[in-house]
Amino acid sequence: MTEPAPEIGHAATLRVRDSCLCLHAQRAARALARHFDDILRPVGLTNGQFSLMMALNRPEPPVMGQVADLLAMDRTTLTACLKPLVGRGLVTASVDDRDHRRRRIALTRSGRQLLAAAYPVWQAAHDALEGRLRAHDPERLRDGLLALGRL
Amino acid sequence: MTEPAPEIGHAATLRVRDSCLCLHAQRAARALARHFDDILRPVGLTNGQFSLMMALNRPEPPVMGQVADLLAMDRTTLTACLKPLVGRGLVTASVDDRDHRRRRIALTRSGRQLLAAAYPVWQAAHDALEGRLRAHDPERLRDGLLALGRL
DNA sequence: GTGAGATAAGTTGATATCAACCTATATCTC
DNA sequence: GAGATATAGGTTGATATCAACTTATCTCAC
Repeated sequence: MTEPAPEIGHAATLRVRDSCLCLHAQRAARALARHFDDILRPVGLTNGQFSLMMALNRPEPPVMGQVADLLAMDRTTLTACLKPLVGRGLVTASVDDRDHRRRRIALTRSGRQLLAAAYPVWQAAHDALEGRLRAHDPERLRDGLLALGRL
Repeated sequence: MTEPAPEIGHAATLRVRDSCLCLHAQRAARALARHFDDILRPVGLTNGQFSLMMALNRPEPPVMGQVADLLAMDRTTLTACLKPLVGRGLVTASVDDRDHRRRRIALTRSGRQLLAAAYPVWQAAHDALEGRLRAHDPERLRDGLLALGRL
């Protein structure tokens, strides 16, 4: 009756490194974030700020919960991410008329203008990215990422 | 000669929301991080700490640059991530004998033991995850994520 | 062996991320 | 309508993330 070895071998390391979907997703997310941050830096937005502001660009300004769901982001993270955008006058958060618990998040005029400037920059970079990924079937990849985001 | 409209329509929003690989990758990364953080919480590690410590579990302790590359993580992020692990006595960082610019990052005995406890937990969760993703071809998904991480 | 350039890592400051806890408002039940 | 419950958000504290800048060390050319 020997106790199980209290340590694990290098083989386990290789298994995690090669197969862990979480690790691979974090890697991909970091690399893509850096890439789009670089692309969008001249415009003055990060990749996350761009996605967030895009989520706000709709006829009826969404409430926080909707946006957090759309971005698969914690509610409280959204609160924090809004702070710099509100500070720069790109976004406003105002209490909903019908339900005073809700906050309607809306782009300001200058937010919409900045987003309009960022959009073609994103478009060009994204087209280039898809081109480089042709061998990996971007459509399928998107589906897979979507499935992961639904967990 | 009209100026281009300074704002963009809702259609652009939908295009970004549906197609942006960066957004989809961030969504997936956040969801998976939360999931594995939950799974590993009883053990006392986050998903990132688990991956990081796994990367250290090898015959010759790696130097920081190697680990940062493996995780597709900024060098300075790695410095920050090591801090709590060193503080808990799970990891040590020591100057390399041959090249004094380098830091060898190694697991301590208790780090190896904690990792050994975390491994079967990860394994079970990862098997379950792959099962849920059968329809999305996890192998292919991993390849795609790997390609994204190489940008 | 000295100085120039390259390489490895740390520091600072800003933003992002989440859990745990808290407050305000709405809804439901009686 | 009063109290219980549910829902929407905010706050705090810890960790993660990176850019810009700095320090220490090494290597190479001479």
